Amino acid sequence: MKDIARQAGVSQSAVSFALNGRPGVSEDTRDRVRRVAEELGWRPSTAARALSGEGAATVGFVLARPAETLGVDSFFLQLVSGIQEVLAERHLGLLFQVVEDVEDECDVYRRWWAEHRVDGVLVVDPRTDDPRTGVLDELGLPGVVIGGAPDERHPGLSTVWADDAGAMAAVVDELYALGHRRIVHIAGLPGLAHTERRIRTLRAEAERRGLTGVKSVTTDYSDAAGAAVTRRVLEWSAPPTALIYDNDVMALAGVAAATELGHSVPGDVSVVAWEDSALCRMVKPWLSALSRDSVEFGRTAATELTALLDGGPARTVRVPVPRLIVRDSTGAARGT
Amino acid sequence: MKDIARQAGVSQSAVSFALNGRPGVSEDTRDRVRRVAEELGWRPSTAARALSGEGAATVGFVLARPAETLGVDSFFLQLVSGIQEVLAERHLGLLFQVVEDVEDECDVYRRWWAEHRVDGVLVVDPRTDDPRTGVLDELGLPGVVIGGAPDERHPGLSTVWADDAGAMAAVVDELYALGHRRIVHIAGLPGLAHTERRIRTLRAEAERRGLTGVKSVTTDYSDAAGAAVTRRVLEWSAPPTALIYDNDVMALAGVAAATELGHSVPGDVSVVAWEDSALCRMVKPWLSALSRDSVEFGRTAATELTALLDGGPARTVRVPVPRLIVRDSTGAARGT
DNA sequence: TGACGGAGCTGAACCGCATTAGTGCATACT
DNA sequence: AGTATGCACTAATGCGGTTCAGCTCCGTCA
Repeated sequence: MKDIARQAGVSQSAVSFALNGRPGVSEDTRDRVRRVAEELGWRPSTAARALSGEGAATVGFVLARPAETLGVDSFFLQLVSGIQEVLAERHLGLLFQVVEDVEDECDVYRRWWAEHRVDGVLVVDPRTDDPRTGVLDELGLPGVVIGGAPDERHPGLSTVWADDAGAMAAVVDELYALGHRRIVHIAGLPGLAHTERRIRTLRAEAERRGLTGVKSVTTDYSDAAGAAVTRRVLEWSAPPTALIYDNDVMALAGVAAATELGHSVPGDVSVVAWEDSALCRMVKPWLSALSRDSVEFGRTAATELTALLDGGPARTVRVPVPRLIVRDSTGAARGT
Repeated sequence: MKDIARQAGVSQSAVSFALNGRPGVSEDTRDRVRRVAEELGWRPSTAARALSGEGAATVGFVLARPAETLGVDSFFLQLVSGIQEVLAERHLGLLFQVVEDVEDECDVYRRWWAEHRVDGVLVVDPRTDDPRTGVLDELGLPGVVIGGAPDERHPGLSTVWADDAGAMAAVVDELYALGHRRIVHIAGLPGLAHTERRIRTLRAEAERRGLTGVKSVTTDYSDAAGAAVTRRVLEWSAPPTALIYDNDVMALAGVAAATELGHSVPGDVSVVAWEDSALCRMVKPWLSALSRDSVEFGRTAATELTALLDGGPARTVRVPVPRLIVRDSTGAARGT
């Protein structure tokens, strides 16, 4: 900036005003300064900016998963890709970190805050009784909870959520109409907000219809767990006729396991995957799946965060309900 | 630091010396300062550190892929996870960005450099005639090329690579021993260094054995491409008896396509996937696959980068050759 | 005609740290 | 006793921006 100032024949403050669109310089001077800056290929040092109170121009994203369970999951990359689209426009950086668990995640937030590394964070995989929201509150760090429940409001935290309850109800509707009465839901990690929401909704829907053979089983999202649970439930004396898997990986593993045990899909058992991806069309039969636009989800979350950083109010935003794409893995229940 | 200085009854410089392990303070004072700092929960502001010439304590990672092709790919998350392990230890941040193509990636490097945002970068998916290495050279930005060819050396850039050639040779050995003479390699993106290396090796191996029915076809790594190429080549008058897919996703799609056309795996055609993941054990038959430790790959790359940041020399490091895990998708060629 | 005000610009302080050039004091040496 | 040496520490400076309190010049209005 000193160089620009010299070359444009003005003071450094004038350069600052000119380049930041602040009043205090004539349009004439502003143009001249801009040209010189352009010519010199000037870019503001984020460090210097951050130091003089402008914020770090960076948002944080922590993934709390042990390395091993970072398996085949298209969701996160797509989410991040959507987030990036929005952040890149505003020249905001994305600081990314993988940790083991939410406790570590809280530490990361604390550190980032103390080091002035980020202006805000994106929180994924919200849980019931999540310690992270409290920490963010305490630090006064703006954040957007992705996939959070709309009820647990924290001042300063926005929430972007998908209507899991509505989607689950739709799936049950569909299966019920096909004659299914015994349904098992192979859920994801217990304690995750959306897992619990899906489980609650399934139970409510079952009760509403007086179904007793409906159950949720939590897992760690792994293909191994999906296969194991599938084998177990199919050996019940009254096995389920429909299976709802909380991700595509488990659904695939489940179908393989069921087939191996001699159960045909969808003849003996129908399968629905919660998360549509290329995987669902890579096996026979093609899997019926709940489809949502993860990239758009990311865009929405990032947009909310930028709004928060601009001083906007915390909001709760709902993204479209996941749609059930009916393919070949769902059919009429045996005997109907 | 001012607060610490006051509370410890020393000057701010003494605090700086004490906390950075520099000489100039007594052990006594050092301890006292450390305790006060601990008590106050002090963390150095990265912005201030960066400003006073210490570097940004951050490394950059750019993924140049259009959003759509960020499909089911476990490789990158695992790689990043390994990178993180090493970086987290040293309290280095990872600035992550997704862009459309390498040109944009170069721009990102330029911007990061000008903004003093990163101290070094990790470059993935190196290409033949890659513009990025030139840009990094020009900027003097330390970098590690992940998966690069060992021959294209650039001063200041380290390279971490897997021996694709050796792995390809091993695969051909295995298939040849099983009696396969017509082999098609469904490769990844043309222009990627490792794609070209695999193609070259396959051609060389074929020539060495006098095989004429050996061919590589490049794709965009998508399941759709994998399926399409599979269908096309299986309809040749002399169809291949073995298929090598450059990733697991295409292999899966390929098996599905082949089965659909009435070709049994491995009866009519053997299949090898380049990249082992849970996917390979989620279909019947289980896929034979080349397995490598992507997490370790990431660790190695990050370690090289930290060495570079510490002022070490640029090096070329080889990670272990991918191992061929023989499962059920490979068998004797028909008629042998 | 002189007080007033605003537009356009400058100088200096400041953000939080690292670093360098001193400063004061005790100890070792001649 | 006088001087060189070393140690523990302080004061001052700079990194690259932003910001705020002036300052000057010029037009306006009573």
